[in-house]
Amino acid sequence: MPNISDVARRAGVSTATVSRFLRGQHVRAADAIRQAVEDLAYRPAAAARSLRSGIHYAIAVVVPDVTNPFFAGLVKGIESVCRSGPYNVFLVNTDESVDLEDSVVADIMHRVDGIILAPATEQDKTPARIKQAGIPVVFADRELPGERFDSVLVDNAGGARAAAVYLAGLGHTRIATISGPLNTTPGRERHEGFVTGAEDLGIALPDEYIQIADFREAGGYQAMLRLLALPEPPTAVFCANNLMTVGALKALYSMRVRVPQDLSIVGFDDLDLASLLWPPLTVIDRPTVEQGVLAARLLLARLAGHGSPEPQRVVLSTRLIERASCTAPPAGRAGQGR
Amino acid sequence: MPNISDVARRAGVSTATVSRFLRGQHVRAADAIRQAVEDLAYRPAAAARSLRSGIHYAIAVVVPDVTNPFFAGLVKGIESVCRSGPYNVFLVNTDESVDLEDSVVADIMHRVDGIILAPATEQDKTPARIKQAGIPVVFADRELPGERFDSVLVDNAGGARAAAVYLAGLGHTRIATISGPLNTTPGRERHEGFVTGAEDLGIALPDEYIQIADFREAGGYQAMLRLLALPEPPTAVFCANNLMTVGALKALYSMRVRVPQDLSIVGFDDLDLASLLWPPLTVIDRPTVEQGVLAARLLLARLAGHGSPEPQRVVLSTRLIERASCTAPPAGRAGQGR
DNA sequence: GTGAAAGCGCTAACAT
DNA sequence: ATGTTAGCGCTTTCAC
Repeated sequence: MPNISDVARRAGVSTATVSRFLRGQHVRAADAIRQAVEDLAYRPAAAARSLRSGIHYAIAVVVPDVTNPFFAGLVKGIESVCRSGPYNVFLVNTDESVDLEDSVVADIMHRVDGIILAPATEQDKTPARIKQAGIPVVFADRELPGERFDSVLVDNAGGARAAAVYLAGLGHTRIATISGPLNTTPGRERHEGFVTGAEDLGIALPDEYIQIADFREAGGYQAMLRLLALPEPPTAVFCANNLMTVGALKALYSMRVRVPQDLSIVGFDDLDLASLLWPPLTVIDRPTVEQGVLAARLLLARLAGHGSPEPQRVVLSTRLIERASCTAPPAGRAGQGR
Repeated sequence: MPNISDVARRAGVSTATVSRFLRGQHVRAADAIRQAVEDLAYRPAAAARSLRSGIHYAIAVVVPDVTNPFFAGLVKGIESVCRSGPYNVFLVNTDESVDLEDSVVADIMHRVDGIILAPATEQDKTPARIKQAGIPVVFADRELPGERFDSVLVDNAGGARAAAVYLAGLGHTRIATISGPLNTTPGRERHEGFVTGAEDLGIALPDEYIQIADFREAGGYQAMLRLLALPEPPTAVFCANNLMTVGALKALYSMRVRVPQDLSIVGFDDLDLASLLWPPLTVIDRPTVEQGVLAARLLLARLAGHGSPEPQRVVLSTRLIERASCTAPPAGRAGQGR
């Protein structure tokens, strides 16, 4: 592997001149250097450059689950913005584990110039870490109480409330929720939005209609099974994220429960295949790619020093996509829950 | 940010001793050093370490499309293996672009110790790059002609052939394929496997039944539309990957074509939601997570110097999962294609 | 606009 | 088992 001295020698200049040329400054021997770089297939050693300058030309995107289509969309948005800039984008998966997130972030902190983070939980020690390292961070989708950081969020509470209103409007009173972990921003906000939304309409959710799961498919599956095993099962269920919705649908399918005749279901987060399912799934949708775009812009602005001093907090709104997984409660059961 | 000298001073030892301690060697002042590290919240600067030792403690996984559930599974397998080791896993997306892949790989080559690569095409200059850098690479899913590398593949041809046999066995003769790019390993192998599989059964695919798309959802959608617009549309279609299958299904749905009554469809690659679709989708499945596990093991073995000198080439087999998207051709049309 | 030289933080010889 | 020292490849004063 050639180094900068090899290039300098071949081009008949000093290493300083080569370095300047590489950084885009105007130098007399530009052509000769370009030629030497090409002949030797020279690429600057990233480690040496970082060590000396403190700049890594890379950012990290840390997400709990790359498998989740929502994060895939987020990443897509981030990359579309970063593609044109000088920053490499590294994706890091934490598998919804706080410990893994912590150790992984501690490691990459020294390898990147900024981080876009969707933290595993709200009891996260990670941000303290990052703050100490002094590199900019943008929170995506999830937020931390207390500390103020740049963040791009969605109106979780509003979206969940809309789901409650919609279900109530259809005539349901026996409404259940399969919520995410209450120590995550989306888990807590969607849960509260849905429950208070229902309460405001005079519908109280009994304890057994409140299932707290883990944002994963298996969790949604189990939760739905528990709901179905109840002496008086609900007539409508809200699932707080896409993966749990899939799990719930599988449970329904395996128990031969018909949707929406026997049970109505609304999910938070659209699914690419939602329209192809039977029945087509009614969901609360949000702009995932745009969320990534905005997060990336925020981070890039910080890195460029353009950012305003105070943390920015962007909240995107959701919308209900009505398809066919909800209808009025079954005749024999309507209103029975009151 | 504290450095190793700060720690050494505080613990009353030399930097060399601290360095040894950090690398796990037995030192007398272990307790004092541990304490100093903790007090200062010291973390070694990755750049300095890499520069000096040439080791990055990181590997990169380069894939064409993180959005594709197949790659998500692959990544899951890779991470499960690497979790316990000293290597960070960075995921890099190339958006199915050769140019992007090339520039991205050129960049990360100097930041990681090894690469697991699913190359965008077979005309790739990337491997030459990597070879020059001298770091180990394992090919996943896709392969390059000529050069021999470690690789973990699936029996694309066999799987596609099985699809042809299955469709023919149902009585179809007007069989079409929506294939992927023929300059990618899976694109070419699945295409040839399907076409020759059909030929061996005495069924020739007319040109207009051969649609070459791009492994993306939109491509599958367009291809299916073209097929449906034919004067004599096929009675059965094979889709060479999951994303194109989704696109094709959407096209069918929008044109009100009933599956499988009007048209049978088999996809390559299972979909998490395949069983929930209407009708449940029949597919050629393959072990995606296992593919990642094996690729990671191969790479780790190379990094540890354990690998056998010759490149390993692992080929996993596929299996047909029969659900309900295929049936015999419509009565009025059967055999008409001959 | 250019070159000489120092030094980023760490690890690996080498010596003890 | 430990300390001393050189130097990885680059960028950045500083002097010209």
